[in-house]
Amino acid sequence: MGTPSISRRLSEAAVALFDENGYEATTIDDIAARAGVSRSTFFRHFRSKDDAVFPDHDTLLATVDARLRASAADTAIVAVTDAVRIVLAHYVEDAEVSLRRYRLVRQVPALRDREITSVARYQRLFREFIGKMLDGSPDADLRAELMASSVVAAHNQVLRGWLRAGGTYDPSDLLDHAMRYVIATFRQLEQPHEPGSEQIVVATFSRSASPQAVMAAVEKHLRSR
Amino acid sequence: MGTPSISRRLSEAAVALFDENGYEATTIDDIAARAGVSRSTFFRHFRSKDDAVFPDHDTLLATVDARLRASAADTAIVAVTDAVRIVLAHYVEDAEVSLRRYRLVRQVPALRDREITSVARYQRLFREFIGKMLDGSPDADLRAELMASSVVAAHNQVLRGWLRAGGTYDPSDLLDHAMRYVIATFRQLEQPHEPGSEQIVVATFSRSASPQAVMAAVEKHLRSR
DNA sequence: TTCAGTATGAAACTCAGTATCACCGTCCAC
DNA sequence: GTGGACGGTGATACTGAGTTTCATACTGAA
Repeated sequence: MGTPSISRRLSEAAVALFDENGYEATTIDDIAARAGVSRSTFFRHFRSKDDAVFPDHDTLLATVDARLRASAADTAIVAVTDAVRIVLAHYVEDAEVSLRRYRLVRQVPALRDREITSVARYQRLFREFIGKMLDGSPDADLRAELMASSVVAAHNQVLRGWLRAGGTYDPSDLLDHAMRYVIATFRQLEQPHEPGSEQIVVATFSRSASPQAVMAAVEKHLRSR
Repeated sequence: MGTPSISRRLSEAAVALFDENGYEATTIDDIAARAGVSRSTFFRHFRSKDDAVFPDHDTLLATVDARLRASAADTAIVAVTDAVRIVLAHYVEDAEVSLRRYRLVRQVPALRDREITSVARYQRLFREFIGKMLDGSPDADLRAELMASSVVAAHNQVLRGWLRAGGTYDPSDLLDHAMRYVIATFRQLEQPHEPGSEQIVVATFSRSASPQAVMAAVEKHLRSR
């Protein structure tokens, strides 16, 4: 039907009023009135005032969780970097709503805090997932924590850049780049196929370094080990 | 004097009542009554109910900020990994209070959310500090975000382990280990002396790899670039 | 003493969030 | 049909956090 659900009507009314009059200045009575329902009904659809701004957060987290469980990736970090794409895609899908929400969240401390705790839920999900896959290997907890926080941080960096730019481009390439970055960073910290071995970085070079310099550095390393 | 400050009395009264009767079940009137002051006075010393559980958070953040500004480290990641020791040290200093608070925070969702947003403040501080030092280099924002989140994550992992174990050991060695881990991970991502160049990882190897295998991989890379 | 500044208490208010009850529609069983 | 179970809604009252305002007491300085 053309009639949107009550949850949607309430959420839209809330965001509209927050935009017009500010977050603190609008009461739940105002929201309910604009949506054409009673205050009771608001609290049947949302646990709290700020819930109305993030109506689909729980389902999104569940979707990411499901994707993670269904993943066939052979390393934890690849599974997680893959699953996190869902989140960015969800923001890009209805950019209009995302941008409105972003402007709101930036201004209202209560909403900012709420978003931070939401992000922490993802990080926890990732940490537990990676922790299970790394279980038994040395420093498993530490590495799981680092990988999870890095994936979340990289995602947020890309998302924030896209939001700040007004959602004017497709950020998926940037996310790919960031996730490759993360995977490269942590490749040495995850060894799924040879659990007993330790991988190390031999050397780093600038792109403009001559092949001779690279070979010399590598030879030096090989002699010294 | 032997008389503790009102803030301290209020904070202790709050934590004690939260322990005895639960967080939601104790009102601010209860806290004020036990501290021997009025409700008004409570709100003059704390912005909110949960503020009483984290009375020294603002000063601690300021201390870390000051240490960061005064740092003479030559790379951002070293400066931050050094500054974050202050936080762990602060927890260890009065382990009794830290453990009480930890047990409380674990049980009360409102306090957990509050702590998460507190941690985010450190991460933001670190991110901005690193971002300034990396400014101009490629992927500066992304790397700043990753480094900041990793330092915070590593610190939290060590702290959480210590708290879960009941504060029975000195965690500073573990923090050193974790921070060395982080520094090693990000060494390749920070080049303080050649801000214009881009460093890349040529390849990674296990320690048992033969020198021939390493040289072959490096030659292959050099041919392909 | 007087004045200013500061810490406190008292009281009233707004509003988020909870709990309870009554109402109304639909669907199903008999 | 009648009755009842049930899910969604509205109305009402309540608790308690947080704000605001005013009055009061105490301090030290001129």
